[in-house]
Amino acid sequence: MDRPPADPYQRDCPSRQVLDRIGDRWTVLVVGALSDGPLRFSQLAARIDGVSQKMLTQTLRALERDGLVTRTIYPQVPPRVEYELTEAGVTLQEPLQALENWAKTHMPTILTARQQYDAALPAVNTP
Amino acid sequence: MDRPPADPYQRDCPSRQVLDRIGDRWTVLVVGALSDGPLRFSQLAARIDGVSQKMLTQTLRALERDGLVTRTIYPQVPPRVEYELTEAGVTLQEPLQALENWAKTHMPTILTARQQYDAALPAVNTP
DNA sequence: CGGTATCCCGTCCGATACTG
DNA sequence: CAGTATCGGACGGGATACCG
Repeated sequence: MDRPPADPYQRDCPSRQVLDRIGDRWTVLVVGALSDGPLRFSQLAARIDGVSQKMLTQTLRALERDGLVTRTIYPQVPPRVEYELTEAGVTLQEPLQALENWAKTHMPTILTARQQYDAALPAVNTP
Repeated sequence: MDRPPADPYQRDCPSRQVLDRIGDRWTVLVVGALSDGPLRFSQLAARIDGVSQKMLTQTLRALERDGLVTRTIYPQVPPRVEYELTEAGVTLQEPLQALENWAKTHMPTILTARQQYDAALPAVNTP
């Protein structure tokens, strides 16, 4: 194989860019929300609590650009736009699901660890 | 079970915080770098290309706070500090590995999709 | 060696207003 | 309904300097 090794530990490795995409807050949630089937823009917005219209649009555009989501416009009045995971998007959904499950499973442990860590700190800001 | 459902789609769900931690650029890489065994601070810095001292410290502190990494100081001159994944940290390493593999596998496809998407755009900034 | 403290700039992102 | 455009505050994160 003559392709350069995909080593994310190197600054300029393209897989860094991929990880950066995953890195943003909303990508994981959007992909998760679409895992049950296509949804309209407004349905996504309703399902994902706290996302702004701007961020939802931005995230969806990025996913579309990466070929992970398709955007279908139904020429009606009022317009209807549906988003759906592509084949590649579905494959992403699997590792993300694993991550989400890990988060759900270990969340209590982590929260406890945080409290202990914070409790052991010198009491700053307590005059 | 009387614990509230861990639904990341709700704004105030604690698992959002967990996903946010994963979300930062360096956590994934640090955990990956530690998967082969404990490393010193300088070794981590050398291994992860592009990370600043500040960010490495910050990431390690966050991981330590969450109980995913232990920090061991060997009282010597000059000092030596080693970081190692905890049991919980090792369990995280697994889903992250899956994500990293996904990134490596689908990176070429994504890069191609991006080029096509960008090429299809109206030529902005070309007066 | 392994940090902490400070400065400072870029970007993220929410709020708001407007359009097809 | 599903966006785009613009503004502005918050914050991430790099560079630098200094400490135990």
